Amino acid sequence: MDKRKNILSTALQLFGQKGYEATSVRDIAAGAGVNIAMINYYFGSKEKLLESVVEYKTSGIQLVFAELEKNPSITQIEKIDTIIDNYIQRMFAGPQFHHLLHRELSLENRPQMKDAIIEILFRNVVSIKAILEKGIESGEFKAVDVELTITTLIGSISYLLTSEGMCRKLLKKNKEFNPFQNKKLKERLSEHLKQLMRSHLLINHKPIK
Amino acid sequence: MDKRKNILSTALQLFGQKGYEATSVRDIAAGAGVNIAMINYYFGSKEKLLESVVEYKTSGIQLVFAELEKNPSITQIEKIDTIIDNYIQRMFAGPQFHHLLHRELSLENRPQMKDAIIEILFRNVVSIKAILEKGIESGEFKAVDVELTITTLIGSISYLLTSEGMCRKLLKKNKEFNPFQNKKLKERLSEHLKQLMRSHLLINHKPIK
DNA sequence: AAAAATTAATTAAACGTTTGTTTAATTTCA
DNA sequence: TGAAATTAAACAAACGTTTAATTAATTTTT
Repeated sequence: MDKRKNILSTALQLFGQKGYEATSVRDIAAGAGVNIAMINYYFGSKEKLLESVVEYKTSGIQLVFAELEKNPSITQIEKIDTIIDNYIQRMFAGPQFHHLLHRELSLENRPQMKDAIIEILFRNVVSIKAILEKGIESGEFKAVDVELTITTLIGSISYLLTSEGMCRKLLKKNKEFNPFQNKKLKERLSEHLKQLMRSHLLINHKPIK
Repeated sequence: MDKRKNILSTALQLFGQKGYEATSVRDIAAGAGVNIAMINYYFGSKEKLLESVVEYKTSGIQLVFAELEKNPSITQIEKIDTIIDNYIQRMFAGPQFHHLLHRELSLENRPQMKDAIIEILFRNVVSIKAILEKGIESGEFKAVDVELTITTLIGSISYLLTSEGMCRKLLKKNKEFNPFQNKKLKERLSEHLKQLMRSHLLINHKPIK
């Protein structure tokens, strides 16, 4: 059962780097150190392997925000802080998977897979939305555009992850700089988004200057 | 010379919808109504066709911000407003091309194409950066994180364009709603980003409530 | 202006590779 | 002994590309 995981993680790596279509089952087999036939033996087909990869990476997570949402002992802006850090942590930890998901979303092949991914990503949206709406209702937040605020939050992180090269160029870093494994960049992004959300959301916000 | 353009626009459409690898030259030929051999006759190869598509769509633009940047008669926040509207207009006008560019950026095939795209996208970044820095220096703006503010700006628009389905689900719209051709959504996004940037950037900002 | 010569555009067919998948035989392990 | 795992080989289909022949358009010559 070890070879199964080998195949899954190799497939994730290659699908993320080169895309689904540009990755051959022979590439995956070679990378995982197994015979080509083993992939169809275990997963049935290349497409089902893709589905298995997505399922493998998404099962068992996503319940992080559920309890946070209902916690009455912290303010809504503090919940937003937590969500920002959690999001950054997760997305930076697996940029390949992030690429894979968003590529499938932007493609018009495999519509059922697209729907499944939307469902997965939307779980987070629901939680954030509830927090924002609660904050607005209680008077802690301004009456902002909830949906587009979520878009800004996720979009900011997402865009930074799009391309290592673009990220390096934007931040004026050299070739040795790996954006996706850099702790300082994550902290910097966290700080930026927290500041941004405070200015954007809080009614009584005194900028530090 | 009319068939050349037919091929180019069909290729753009299909590359954008299905991705480069999943689009066959036969698909393109059929869509453009030409013989398969014409593609290699005109462009040399499938990969050179891709390069031609990118060149075709990017030549002759990109100088919009250059004059804006130096205009001394309007404030920096007004320049940001203009940039927001211009960006939204351009990206919503050609979501397929946007998909194509960002997919190439996230892939590790064709590195030279990746560098070319980074170069193209970076021209806008430079202009926005200059405006932000000028605003900070003059005291109109707070001392925000310039690079990440740009990321937020572009990322917000970009993320909304990722998937029609996700966009519809987020905004609770029905199947007939086409996010990319909806005027009200563009105005709503414009309003959101302008508000966001005012809260984020302006030193003396009085929220409307 | 008509005919001939030359270049460009267009086609159907075939090229060699690579693709995902399957088969049938063999090895491994309980 | 029997089921599961693993293998090398072969499968048809699809891929990007090329060829060689033909038609269309343009230029040159008469």
